[in-house]
Amino acid sequence: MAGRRLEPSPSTLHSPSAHPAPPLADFKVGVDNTIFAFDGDRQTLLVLLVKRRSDPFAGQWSLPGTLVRVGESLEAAAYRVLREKVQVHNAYLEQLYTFGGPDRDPREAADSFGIRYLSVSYFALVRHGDASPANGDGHGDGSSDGDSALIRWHPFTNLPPLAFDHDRIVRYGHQRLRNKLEYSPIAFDVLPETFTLSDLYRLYQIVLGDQFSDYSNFRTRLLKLGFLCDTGSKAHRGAGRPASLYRFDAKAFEPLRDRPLVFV
Amino acid sequence: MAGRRLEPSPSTLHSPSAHPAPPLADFKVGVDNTIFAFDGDRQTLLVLLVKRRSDPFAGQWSLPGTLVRVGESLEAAAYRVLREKVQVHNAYLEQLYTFGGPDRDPREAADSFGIRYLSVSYFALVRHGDASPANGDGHGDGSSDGDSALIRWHPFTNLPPLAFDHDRIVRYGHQRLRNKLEYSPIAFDVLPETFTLSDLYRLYQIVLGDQFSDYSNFRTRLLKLGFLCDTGSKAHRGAGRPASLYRFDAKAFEPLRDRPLVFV
DNA sequence: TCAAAAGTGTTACGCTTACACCCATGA
DNA sequence: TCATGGGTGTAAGCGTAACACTTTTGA
Repeated sequence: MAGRRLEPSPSTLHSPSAHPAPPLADFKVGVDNTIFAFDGDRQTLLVLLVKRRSDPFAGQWSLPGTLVRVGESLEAAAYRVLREKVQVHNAYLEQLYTFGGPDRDPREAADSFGIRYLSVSYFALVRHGDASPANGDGHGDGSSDGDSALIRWHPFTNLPPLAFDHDRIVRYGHQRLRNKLEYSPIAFDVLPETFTLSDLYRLYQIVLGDQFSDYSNFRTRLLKLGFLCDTGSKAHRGAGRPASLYRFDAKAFEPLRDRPLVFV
Repeated sequence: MAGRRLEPSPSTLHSPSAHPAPPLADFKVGVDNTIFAFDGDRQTLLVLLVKRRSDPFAGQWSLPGTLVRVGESLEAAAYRVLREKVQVHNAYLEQLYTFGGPDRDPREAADSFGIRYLSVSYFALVRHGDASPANGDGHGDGSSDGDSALIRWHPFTNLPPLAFDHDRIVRYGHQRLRNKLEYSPIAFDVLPETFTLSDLYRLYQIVLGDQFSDYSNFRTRLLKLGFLCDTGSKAHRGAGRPASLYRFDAKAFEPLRDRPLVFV
């Protein structure tokens, strides 16, 4: 996962193999998506899960995924999953990591049918408002847990045990989310089109934890950066002074792209 | 490569396919390593390349790679390449990215023999002193370009055209090198065990460019961080005051792990 | 009129920047 | 003794952290 400085077992280190090399492995390639959303009202980070029906790990929750088809690119497969599982019109997608496959240690679980499964995982962000699970009730609060509810948002802090090595993938995805949040504007792919500064702040708090700068400092720094434009309208939410609604200005952000900009 | 906010073509967006889904693709999985080293004497960043003998792109340079065998994990395959191509005892290795395969766009280059090739690329760092190409003359200066010289170090600034989509992989690897250099101690995986502060500075200069802090400021910041310990011995290199030799102290670095530490 | 939430201001401190300058060696 | 490269010091200034304070709303 992370880089390693380890060496493989010394026994195999310098053996100029006299015996013929083992045959090449045959693969099916799967794509598994870690899809995050943020529920601003309940202030929860959500992950999309699918309840498996078919054989391996049937009845257990897993990441939405698929096997790559003939003529289909990896990314296309990832988008296909996204379309099939959540009815979403706008999404951020990037490749996460490639895992050896469902059989974690290929030497132990000898290829059952002569093929191995490889999982190329993708990391996706969608807006909770725009994205509803294709077969669920759209809220994933677990209140109506009928048999038809196969696709659901789950709060990241309370995930069920997952099939395959999907726990690992989700953890890795969350790590990516944390990292990217600090120096790229992905927050605006999870927040609604227009949002208040405290919405933004709370998102950061929830994902990055409470080791955080003051709200007022956060506020001033972000406004000074200049890529948040005030829409003029206000958000009235119960008691308290109404908050200004902002919009992310991609044009104004351009000059700051891939520069050490830190939101912390 | 980087994340995308694009949507796939709208024509395929909401089609609840009435026709049966295409069959699953069969894959062979390859591992391609971008192996970097740093020649301190000549002050050059090096990439290990292999001259291909066999059919696709024969005679052209490519990244050292292999196909994954039965019972072999991805990482094990990457290590195998490392062992086979460079005689190295210590290396940093991490996964880079997974590319769709030699046929960039699978829809155009229809599967020639019913199988597709997937390339999981790895990023590796070795010490130039400890690592010599398994069949080259060990220096890769291109002076003795005989037929036996199949594995060679090439200066990053002057790479030949590469087979497959390996140019892309190398560029991506270089990007990773730049990023990691800024906030992780990978410099010490490329430098020799003991090094001078100007060695370190020059490495940063070469990889990150000249948009750089002063040497003296770089120096003070790094020493203040406290994970470089003075070995006591000096490096005498021609004229000029001899430089202190330092060693990276992994123990002392621990508390700084994955924190916003910036070397810039 | 009070609590809740948004927004403003202020001050101290630390780190970066941009230099100028001193030290040790080989030729 | 001079050129070369290594190493030290310092003063200005910017950015951040911590916290106090004001404003605007709903109840």
